[in-house]
Amino acid sequence: MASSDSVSQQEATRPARAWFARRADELAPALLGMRLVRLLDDGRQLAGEIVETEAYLGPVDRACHTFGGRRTARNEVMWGEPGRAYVYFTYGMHHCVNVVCGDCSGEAVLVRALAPIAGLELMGEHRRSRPDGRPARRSADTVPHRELCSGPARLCRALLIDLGLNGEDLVRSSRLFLEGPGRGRGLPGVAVNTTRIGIQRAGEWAAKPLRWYRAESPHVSVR
DNA sequence: ATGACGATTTACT
DNA sequence: GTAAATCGTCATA
Repeated sequence: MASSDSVSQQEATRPARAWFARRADELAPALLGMRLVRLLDDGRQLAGEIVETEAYLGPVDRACHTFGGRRTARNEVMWGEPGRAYVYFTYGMHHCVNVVCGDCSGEAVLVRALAPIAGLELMGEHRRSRPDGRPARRSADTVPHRELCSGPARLCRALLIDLGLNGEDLVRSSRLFLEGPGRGRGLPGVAVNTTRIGIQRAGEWAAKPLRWYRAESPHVSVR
C-alpha cells in the first residue's frame, strides 16, 4: 500500500538533465531497461522498454554525424544540451531517434530497439502504413509483436517519431520522454556488447564495440 | 547544379 | 543470400 505507492512514484521518475551529461558509451548501456514514452496529441500513449542502443562518440568517431567537427543544420541538435532527442531522416523514408548526451560535445546514443509495453495495437497500425498513407508492407498480416519496434526505423514508425520531434527536450516534454524502470521491472539482465550495425566505411571505428543489447530480449534488431 | 551516399526495411531468388 | 525503394544531406564544381 504505502510502500507500493512510493514504488509506483519512483517508477515514473524521469532522469534530470545531469543524468544525460556523460559519455555516449556510458549512457548507452545505462539506457537499457528504461522506458521510452510517446504521448500523442489525442492523449493516447505508446511506450516500450529500451533493449538495444548504440553509442556515437562525437568528432573523434568516424561513424558519428559530428565526425571531424561537422556542424550542419541536420546535426545541430547533437551539439546542443544533453537530454534532447536527435531525430534524423535517412534512406529517403526512415527516421531514427537518438538521445543527445555529453556536454555539448556532439555525442548521442541511437535507440535501436524496444520491447513494446503500451499501445501495441496502435503501433501495429502505424507499422503497416507510411506517413503518406501508403502501405509499408505488401503482407496484409498484422506485424508480429516481436517486430513492432525491433529496429531504429521500425520503432520510430511505431511511435510516430519524425522530424517534428527533432530537438524535443526529453527532460521536460510531454510528447516524448524517458522513465526509469523502477523496482519490480527491468531487473538488470545480461547486456551484450558488440560492434555497431550498418557501419561500413568507418575504418577502425567500425570495429569498436559500441552497441549494447539485452541478451534475453526477443525484440533486439540483429542477433 | 550535380552526384554519391546513407546509424534501414522489405521483398524476392 | 541480393536488390529495390526513395529523398534529404553533403561534398564538389
